[in-house]
Amino acid sequence: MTAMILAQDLRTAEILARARTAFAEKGLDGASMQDLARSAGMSVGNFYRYFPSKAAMVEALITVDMQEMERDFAQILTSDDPMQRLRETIHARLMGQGCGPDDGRMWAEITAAALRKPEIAAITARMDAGITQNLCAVFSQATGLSQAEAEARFGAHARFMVMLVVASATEAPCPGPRHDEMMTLVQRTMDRTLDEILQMAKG
Amino acid sequence: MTAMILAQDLRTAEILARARTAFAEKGLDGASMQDLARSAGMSVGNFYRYFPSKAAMVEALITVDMQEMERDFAQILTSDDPMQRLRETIHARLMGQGCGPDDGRMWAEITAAALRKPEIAAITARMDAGITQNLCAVFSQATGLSQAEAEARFGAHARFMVMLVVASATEAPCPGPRHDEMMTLVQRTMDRTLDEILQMAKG
DNA sequence: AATGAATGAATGAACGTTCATTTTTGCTGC
DNA sequence: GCAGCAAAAATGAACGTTCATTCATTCATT
Repeated sequence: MTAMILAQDLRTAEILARARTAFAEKGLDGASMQDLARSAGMSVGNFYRYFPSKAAMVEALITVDMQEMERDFAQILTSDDPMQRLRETIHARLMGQGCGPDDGRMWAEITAAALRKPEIAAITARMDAGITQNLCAVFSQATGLSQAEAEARFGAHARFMVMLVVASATEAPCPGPRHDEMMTLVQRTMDRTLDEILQMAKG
Repeated sequence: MTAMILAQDLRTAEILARARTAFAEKGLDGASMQDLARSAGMSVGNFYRYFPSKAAMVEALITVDMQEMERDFAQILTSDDPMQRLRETIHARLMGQGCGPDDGRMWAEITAAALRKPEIAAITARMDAGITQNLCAVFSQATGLSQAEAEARFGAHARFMVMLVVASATEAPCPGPRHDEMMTLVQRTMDRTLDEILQMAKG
C-alpha cells in the first residue's frame, strides 16, 4: 500500500521532470497540455489525474525547486563550517553543477511570469524569503549574531547573492572563453560579499 | 510628403510604445494580436498594415531598445569624461530612471524567449555585442588601450556589468527598504568593476 | 473618381479542459 | 492454475474558446 503511494510520488516526480524540459523548450505559455502530456509519455486525459491544471503544474515545479533548496541549506547548516560550505555550494551552482540545463530556461520563464502574474509572484516571494532566511541563518551562525539581527543587517546582501545566482543561470550562453571569465567575476563578487559580512560583524 | 513619412514613423513609435505595455502585462506569448491592436487603439486588420506579424513586433521592440542604447553611448563617448559619465548613466539606470516601468517586465520576457527561440537569441546577441563594444570603447578611451585590446581584456567585465543592469531591472519589487539597500550593493559592485579596469590598465 | 486608411467578420488551427469509454491491474473463490 | 469482477489507470474524441492571420468592405481625403 505504502509502496504504491511511494511509486505514485516517484511517477509524479518523473512527470514533473519531463514537464520541466517541455516548459523550458516552449515557455510557460507556449507549452500546451498536449505537449506536456506527450513529454510525460501519456494521454492528455490521464495527465489530468496527476495535476488538476496547468497552473498547478507550474506551482508544483517551483515547489520542487524550493524543496531542493531547503535540502541544500540543511546540508550547509549542519556541516562543520557552514560559511565555507556555502561558498562551495555557490561555486558549484555558478559552474552549472547542481542544476540541470533546463533550470536556467525555466527560471527565466518564472522570473518573467512573476512580474505579471500575482499568483506566481506570491510563490517566488515565498521562495525568496526562504532563501534569504536560510542565508541569514548561515550568516548568523558565522557571526554570532541573532537570526533577526543577521536578517536586518545582511538581508540585502542575501538578496543580492540570490540575484547573482539567478542572473548567472539565466544568462544566454556566449561563445568563447568570455562566459567563464565572467563567471569568475561573479564568483569573486560573491566571495567579497561574504567577506564583507564577516567584517561588518567584527567592526 | 516627408512630413507624412515622419508622421508615419511617429505613429509606428507610438504603436510600439503601447505594444510594449501590452506585452509587459500579458507576456510575449500571452498578449494576443487583438490585445496589441486594442492597446494601439485600432482594429486588428489595420494593425497588420504596420507590422506584418507578431514576431516582427518583437523584433522591432528590441531594435528600438538597441537604438536607445546606441544614443546613450553616443552621448557618453562624446562627453568630457566618458568614464564618469558612464558611471552616472548606470547609476540613473539602476535607480529606475531612463527606463519605463514596462522595460523590466519586457526584458524578463525577452531574456526567457532568447533562451528558447534562436531568432530572438540572434537579436539579443547582436545587442549584447553592441553594448560590449560600446562599453569597451569607453574603457579604451579611459585607459589609452586600443579598442581590440580593451575588448580582449575587459570584455568579460563589460558582460558582467550588462548582466547586473538587466538583473536589477528584472528583479521583483520587494517591500521595505531592502530593495534600495540591494541596489546600493549593485552600484558598489559596478563602481568596483570600473575601478578594477582602470587599475588593470595601469598595472 | 481614385487612393490610402481603417474596419471587423471569417477562417482554420490550437488551446485547456472534460468525460464517456476502454484497458490494465489486483484480488476473490475455486 | 484460472474465470470473474470491481477498482484504478489510461485513452482520445469532443467542447467551447481563443489564437494569428486574411480579406471583402467601408470611410476619408484629395
